[in-house]
Amino acid sequence: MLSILTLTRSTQTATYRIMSSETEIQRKEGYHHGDLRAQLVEATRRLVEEKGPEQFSVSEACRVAGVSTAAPYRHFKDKDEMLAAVMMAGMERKFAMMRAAVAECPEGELERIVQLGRVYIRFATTEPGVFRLVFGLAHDHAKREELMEEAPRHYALVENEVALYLGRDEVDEDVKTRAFMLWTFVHGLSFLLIDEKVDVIDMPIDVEGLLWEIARRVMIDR
Amino acid sequence: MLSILTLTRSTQTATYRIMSSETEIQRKEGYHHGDLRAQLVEATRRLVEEKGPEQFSVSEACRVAGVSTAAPYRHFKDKDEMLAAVMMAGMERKFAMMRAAVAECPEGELERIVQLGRVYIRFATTEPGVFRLVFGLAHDHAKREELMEEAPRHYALVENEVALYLGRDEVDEDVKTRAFMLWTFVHGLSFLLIDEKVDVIDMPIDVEGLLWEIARRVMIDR
DNA sequence: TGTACATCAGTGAACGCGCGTTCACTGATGTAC
DNA sequence: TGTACATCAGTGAACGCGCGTTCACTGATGTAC
Repeated sequence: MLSILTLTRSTQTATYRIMSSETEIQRKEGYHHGDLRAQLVEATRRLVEEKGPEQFSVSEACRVAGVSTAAPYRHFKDKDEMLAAVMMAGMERKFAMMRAAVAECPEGELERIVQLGRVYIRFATTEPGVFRLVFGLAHDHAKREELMEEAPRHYALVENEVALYLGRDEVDEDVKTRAFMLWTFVHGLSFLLIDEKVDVIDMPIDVEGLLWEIARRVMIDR
Repeated sequence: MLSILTLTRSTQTATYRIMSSETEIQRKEGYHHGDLRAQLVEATRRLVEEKGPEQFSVSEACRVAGVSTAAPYRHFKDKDEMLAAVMMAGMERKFAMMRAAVAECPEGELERIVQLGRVYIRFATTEPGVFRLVFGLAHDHAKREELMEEAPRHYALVENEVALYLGRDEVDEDVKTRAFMLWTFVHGLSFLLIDEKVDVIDMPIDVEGLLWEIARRVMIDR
């Protein structure tokens, strides 16, 4: 039944079906399909990955979801709200990864800090589009309150691990500085990797080795 | 005489004159004004700073320079070539800064390395638009040969300073790794600063202090 | 020094395009009785 | 259980916009004699 519907679609939308490589987006079959909001978010996420946040367009998301260009405005105020939904979902994904990563190692071990670095790099390299959206230039769509509240939770988790490793019972200036150095490092490494900058220098990048190297150098007492 | 010409311009282009805050762009006065290429490059640079590389448009550069939208195509193949010209000029500016910065300190001192970090951060924060163009995602306009040849020269300068500080007479694996850590750090710090990410965490950033802290931690023999 | 003419570096209008958003509409669904 | 009707969630056409690029053109300049 779905295949029959597909055959009757226009060539253009059919093309997008073929191109979409990941989760199949359930196209709508009548007026009410009940889950359009979720499908538009997924279409947005996918397009942000495929073409980058700057190239994302509402029209294309509609083509992917198989609805008219006016349909999204029943569920979102505007384009920015669609992107914000993708950002929020991405941040929640990352936060869950951080929690799980930390839980894998005993409290107070250096590997816990390395684990948080791994998550950052993994998030950046496995979904660079969403990573750019979240950690790139703050556009208007990034000014939404819910997003501004989420970010500090991630960072607090890092500071907490640093304090734990150093055996401090509070997040003092030293802890803050070290946490910030760690963030700066994984942030820079992430962008160098996804922006194809490492290709410029003639050197294979051992991400795993670098994460340990930096963790040690930042956490050591000079 | 220039003011008379200005008065006869359309309101739209006149607006741009007022908005442009830096170097005055000499507008053309007749068919041949002899320096349009340079003026278009300057207009491109300025717009990249004002609105960001992604928002730059050929049309707007023409408005700023006061020429028709077809004019640039006498001097550039396409839009990308205009951006590439701005990138190249930016890289040359940065390279000159690096050379000068290093020359300020005696050979083998740690401050030489700190100086190179300062230049990176200064380049990023004083001209974030061009910085993004050069160090952001490699678009097609970044694939130009001249640009690909310029980048390694910058990086070689860093590697050279690291080797010099460590007293090595060649750039070995250890030197390469340390240089890369330094790059990663200043790269990350640059983007955190210009992308307004540091606002998220409740912490004043002491860039100067961080540069020294990182230089010490990376250059120290653990 | 004056003139003919080739070349250079602009003009201005037009092109096709895809965009974000709005509009009046309509078919499907849920609810009250 | 059947019907009337309000509400919901879509449609499809249209809007105005700015974009990159091309085109035939034209005015200004440089050169040869």
